[in-house]
Amino acid sequence: MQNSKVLSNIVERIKTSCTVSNISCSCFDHLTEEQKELVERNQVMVEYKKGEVIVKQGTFTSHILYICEGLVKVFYEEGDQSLILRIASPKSLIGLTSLPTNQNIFQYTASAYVNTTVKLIDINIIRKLILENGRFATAIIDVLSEVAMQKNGRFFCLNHRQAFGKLADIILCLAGNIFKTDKFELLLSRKELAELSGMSTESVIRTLKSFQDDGLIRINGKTFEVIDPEGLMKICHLG
Amino acid sequence: MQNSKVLSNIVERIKTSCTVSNISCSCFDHLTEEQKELVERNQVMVEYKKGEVIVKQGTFTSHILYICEGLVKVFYEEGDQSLILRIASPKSLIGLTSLPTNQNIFQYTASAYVNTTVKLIDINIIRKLILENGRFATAIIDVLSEVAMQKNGRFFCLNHRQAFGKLADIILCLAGNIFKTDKFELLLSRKELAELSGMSTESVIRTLKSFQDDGLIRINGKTFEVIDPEGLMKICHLG
DNA sequence: CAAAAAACATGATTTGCGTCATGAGTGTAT
DNA sequence: ATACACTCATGACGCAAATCATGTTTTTTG
Repeated sequence: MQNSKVLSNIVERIKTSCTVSNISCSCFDHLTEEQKELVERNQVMVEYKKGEVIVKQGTFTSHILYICEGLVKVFYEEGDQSLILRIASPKSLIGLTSLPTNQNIFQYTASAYVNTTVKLIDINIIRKLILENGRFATAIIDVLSEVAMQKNGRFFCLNHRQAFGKLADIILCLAGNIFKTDKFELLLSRKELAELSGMSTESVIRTLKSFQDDGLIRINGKTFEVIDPEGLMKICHLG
Repeated sequence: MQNSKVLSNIVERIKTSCTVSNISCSCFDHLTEEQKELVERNQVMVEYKKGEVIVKQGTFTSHILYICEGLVKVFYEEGDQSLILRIASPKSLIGLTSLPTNQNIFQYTASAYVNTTVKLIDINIIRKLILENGRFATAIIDVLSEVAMQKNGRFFCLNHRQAFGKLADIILCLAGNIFKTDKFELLLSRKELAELSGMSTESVIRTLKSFQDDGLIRINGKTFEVIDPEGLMKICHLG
């Protein structure tokens, strides 16, 4: 109960912070039986093991990914630098940005954090459905819009906050949006947190340490626990 | 001819840099006569003077904006900080991110850089058209996708490059995407360049100065001239 | 199970860039 | 014409955070 109270605080307030979010899509609900069947016939279910690359930046986008289970890291790479664009959880779609027909190459890499099940759906089927089914199209537009807005917020956050603020935001988002609990096992390495926040690995470690010293969070190996969400919130807005 | 050679270089290579882009929309071409008329009947043409606010962050999104003429700055504000999200030029749509029906508030402010003519189109009409006309919906999705991708690139750029790289990118983008010439009158103040690049005004000034000293650009008051696009390109990728 | 490779951690050092202070030039409102 | 405000500009200073260096722990793998 203590637990769930903290959680409810997190979930309730999370809308103000923004680095990582969970945007799910119910677009398939709007299909007719016939259309659902069409999708069925043109999709493949694939399981990926932890760490495996699902799609690689630079390859052709023949399919859209729908995450059934697991957790996926979507990131942009250039040289030895990389930036995590989003963390996609079940019911998320990946590859929507390749819907324009002149955009047939993946602009990012997606890899599985944990064992992940993905539906691969022929992109041309999706295009066809958008043409045919207005409600489906609307649902797709909704997802794209939300992603865009979320990105704006994250953009601002990463540009105007400093280390403390960024990390506080990320921790709150992970707790509230991705894991939906205040105590969770973090699958991301410090290096990945760095790629997510646009800071160096060392800075991430140091900042986490100081959060711990200040009693804001508790870290035990991979297990993170948010102790003082209000405090993190404050840091996030002022830092 | 010297001029146009430099320009063609810029336009050709610009795809690799990314901070500012010009994403136009031809979605209305796909409407039936009837639908076009519907739009006509539910739109208003408004002229804004240089500097005027077109929509204010936090207000209700009853309309989508279509820019007919001019140049618009779209930015996010929080406290005294602000971040320019994009510079919208003619044929751009603003407000698409508010299409989800649960998203009825503008998440950004838009103001006119120069005298600007805007069509205000009832957002419910747009929603209706998306439902009814698949090709229209597809066009909207194309715009949203392109915006999203462009944002990813910019995101990466602003996070991983440093001052030199960021500004070099912005200058190339302004020349190649917005003004489409290597010599243009820059309507943005240094402060606005700062908001666009996520750096301080002073740093912008200093960096511009050093570009000038290195013979990469020439600045005369508000007039910018790109002299060595290749050089800027190089800085942009290595800086 | 040992060896190798990541990940985690901490301290020292450097530096990019933001902040502050100050002033000149330009536009605008009274 | 004067005053005020804003932009442009430059120098000095300080600090946050990246980088470098090194060591420990954990995980991977052969």
